[in-house]
Amino acid sequence: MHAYTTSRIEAQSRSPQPNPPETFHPALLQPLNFFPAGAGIYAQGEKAGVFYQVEFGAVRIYRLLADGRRQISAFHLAGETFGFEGGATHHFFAEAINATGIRVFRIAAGADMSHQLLPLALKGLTRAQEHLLVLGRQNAIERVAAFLVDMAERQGGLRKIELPMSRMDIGDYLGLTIETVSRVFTRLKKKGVIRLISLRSIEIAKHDALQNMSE
Amino acid sequence: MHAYTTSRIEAQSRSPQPNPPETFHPALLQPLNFFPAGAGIYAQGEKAGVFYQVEFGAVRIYRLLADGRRQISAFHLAGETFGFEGGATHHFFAEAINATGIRVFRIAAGADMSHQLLPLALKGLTRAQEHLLVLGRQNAIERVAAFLVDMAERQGGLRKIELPMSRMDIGDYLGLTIETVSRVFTRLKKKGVIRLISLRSIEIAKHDALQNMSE
DNA sequence: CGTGGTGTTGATTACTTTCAAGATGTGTGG
DNA sequence: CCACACATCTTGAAAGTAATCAACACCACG
Repeated sequence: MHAYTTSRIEAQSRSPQPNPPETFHPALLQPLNFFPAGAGIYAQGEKAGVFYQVEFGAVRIYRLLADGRRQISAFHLAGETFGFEGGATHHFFAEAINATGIRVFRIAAGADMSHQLLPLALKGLTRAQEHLLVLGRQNAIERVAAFLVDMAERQGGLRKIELPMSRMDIGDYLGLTIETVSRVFTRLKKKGVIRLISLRSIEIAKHDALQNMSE
Repeated sequence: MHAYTTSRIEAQSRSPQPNPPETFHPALLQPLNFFPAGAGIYAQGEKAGVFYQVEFGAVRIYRLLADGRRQISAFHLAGETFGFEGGATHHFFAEAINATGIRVFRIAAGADMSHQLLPLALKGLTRAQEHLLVLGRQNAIERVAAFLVDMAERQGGLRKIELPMSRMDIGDYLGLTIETVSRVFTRLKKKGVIRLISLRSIEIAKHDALQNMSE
């Protein structure tokens, strides 16, 4: 991973937030932490015990196989919460994809936070199970379509969506290689389903078609 | 699905239970419900609000795509808990794989059960994320190896394991076809890694080899 | 002892990966 | 501000893996 790099997409914090972020008890509020592109937030095996909320930017959560194969289990955009896994140590790596601001919430040892944590756990569970269906039973074009529909929804359902992550990240999220991701983008473009405004900015021309592909 | 059929594997309830089942407040205890092989426990869209514990037998949890492709997100064996998804309605189907006894726990509207439910949600989340890595980044033999290692662990780590489910179920769990599952079993058998005692009963001859394959 | 369902094996096809080269884009330094 | 350099992305050709199609074997049950 390279050192401090100005993110190419710093518009993330300004993008619409369809699902207003959860708010937590002010007493728990911690100062905003800044992570440059590629910076690690926590690593597998590290002590857990806090959870995080993305203020701006984007985060990837992943695991590695012994030979280096990587599976990204989730991306987290502005307003979203992550990092609580239940155990004493983390089972995943979390990294800032680009310049990212993150608020940290401590999980007080004695305090009962089940009420706050249960919805977070359940949202994560639902997301993971949705993702399982995609990885287990959908082909390359369906996977990319599902990904784009999801990203569009999380950015307010607008036609134009920003992809804060690289093709490599998308591939590792969808269980595909970067080449396959690239080829599918090209196919969708040729079909007139999407337009590639720039590498990381996509316009959805035929939302229905995309939606149908992803089902 | 076929009607009432005596399960071929009714030994499930007698198999060792390495992880003793959670116990819940007796006031919540409900009578034991019996489901014959293939019987539905709940369906997508149905009202939720209870959770379930397998007493004996086995359960599959799955979703369907519009064209009938099926992804099994989890199997639940004796002692394990399932069915709590957080929402008002179920997003999955749950079916008994063979003759199965299930205890139902009501989630009282007012009562605060976050303490009980959070560990369940987190266990499900961990399982799902483990599964994501398998589906996203492992090939057929690695997937089957991971599945067998998991089943062995959940049955007490013994050499001999019972597979309560069909090849079709295993395929739909691992994102493979039945033919591929069958071929991988044959390959593992020829390598001397496993022995097929019967269709649904397997002996692990080289546990280390299997473990290594699954990583 | 047949019959239907389940599982195995073989041949072929289809899709994705791998390997390779070239194009595009971004950041740097002149 | 432009030119260069490195990283990222795209495209092409070949190879590999799993899916599909098809036939047969096995098993449980009536």
